[in-house]
Amino acid sequence: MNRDSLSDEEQATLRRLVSRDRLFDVDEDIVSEGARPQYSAVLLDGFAARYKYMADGTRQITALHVAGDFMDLHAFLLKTMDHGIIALSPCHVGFAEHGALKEVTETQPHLTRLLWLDTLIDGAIHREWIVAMGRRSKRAHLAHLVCELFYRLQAVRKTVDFSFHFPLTQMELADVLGISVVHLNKTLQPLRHDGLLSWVNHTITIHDWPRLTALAQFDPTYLSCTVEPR
Amino acid sequence: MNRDSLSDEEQATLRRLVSRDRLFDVDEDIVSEGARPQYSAVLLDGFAARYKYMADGTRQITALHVAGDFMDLHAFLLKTMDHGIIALSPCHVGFAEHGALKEVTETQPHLTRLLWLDTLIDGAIHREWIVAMGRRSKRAHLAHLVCELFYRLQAVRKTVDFSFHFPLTQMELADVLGISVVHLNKTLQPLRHDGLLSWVNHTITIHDWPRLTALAQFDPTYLSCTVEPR
DNA sequence: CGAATTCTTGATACGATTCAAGTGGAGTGG
DNA sequence: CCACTCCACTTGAATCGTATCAAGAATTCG
Repeated sequence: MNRDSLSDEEQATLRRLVSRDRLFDVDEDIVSEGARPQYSAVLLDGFAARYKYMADGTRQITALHVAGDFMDLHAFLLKTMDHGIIALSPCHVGFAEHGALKEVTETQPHLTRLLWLDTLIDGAIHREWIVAMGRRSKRAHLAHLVCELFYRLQAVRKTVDFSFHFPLTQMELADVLGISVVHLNKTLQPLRHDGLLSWVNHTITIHDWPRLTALAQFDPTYLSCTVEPR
Repeated sequence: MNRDSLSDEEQATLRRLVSRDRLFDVDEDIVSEGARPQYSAVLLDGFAARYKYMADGTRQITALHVAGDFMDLHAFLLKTMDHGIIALSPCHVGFAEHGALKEVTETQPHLTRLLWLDTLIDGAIHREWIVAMGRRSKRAHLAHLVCELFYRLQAVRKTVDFSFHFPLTQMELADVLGISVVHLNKTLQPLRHDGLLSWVNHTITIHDWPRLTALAQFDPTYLSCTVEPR
């Protein structure tokens, strides 16, 4: 939440909004598909994913969340979860009551716009993923995702130089790209062999940012990282 | 905008919000990529699409809009358009000044939540498209899109029995699904031959709704068509 | 009516899935 | 500490899906 300047007062309000918190284990559901939660979940630390299962048991991950993401602010107005949220690493999650959120929308327009903005950025990321799935090669799609994650993690100070912790398995990453594990692996190899990145020990290190962004045609505009008055 | 009950007063406010309107020809840009508009566009009538071009000239359509859709409410808070919006048919478009929108967020919380909800539904549709692109067969993806459009058009009374006007070319539809025109055509044929639907004269008619929804695994929950208190 | 799109179909080449088998590392219990 | 198991990763081969190229038919538009 560093896309706009917040008064101390507003920051305090945000913190007060999160009235409960809990730790989740890997693979634990943070919110289940079909649920009608009374609170919205903020990811305080860890990696989580939104996903949907198909009738044949395959899964598509529709979003990845990192520390600082308000994961299901959506449920505040959408009421019924049309997808689930799962912990991809041990996760520290905070919860904000929908009643408290409603209170904010009644009394704090500036903060409301900021929360709204947060969901809009989610939407922008979704659109970029659609583009990647439809019109990028699998290699470029993978490169693009790495660029995006690096950018987002850097914003919350979860990077060290050009590397970051990345707890997903290749199977989970395949579910993000919408391809099979086997093909994901074969897509990944050239990126390693060409020296664009390495991925060992649950850590991704980018070795050639210029070539990686060029391959991915990465343009960070959609992440709205510049501060603008709302 | 029929997902919540609106007071007469609020309906009037909404109408007053749209201070200008304009007609657009087919293929005309309603909003251009990279623009920083001072107003948001509502589609009063017609079909429009959000799109993004790749460096190699291919295009991905990330959203389809029908009458009643608030197309780029996003720009109100996102400021810079990371994609363009094009008219796929002659379009009647209304414009709401960002200043007036800000005014609404300052004074009318209930209306604000309704506008926010509108963008959240957009996001839910995006997620469903990601699932369709990643884990559905192309045939199921196409079927799913037809189901979705039928549902959305029915909500704004643009259907007649099981048919609706559909002005897109096959090339444009291919850009929605992220496949080539040739393949779209070959994907379409079985749906016709199996008697699920017909598509002639810019009109799609669904002949077998049960089998079409079954093929698509269509579950309309994500469209949030039920009225809920906000 | 003619010209230009759009749609349709076939052939070929490349991309991606599936099935199958093997490697390697982390954790467990004797 | 070692053998064992489990799981994630890697690789190869066969099969199926999708793109590209090309050409002809149908439709729309001026």
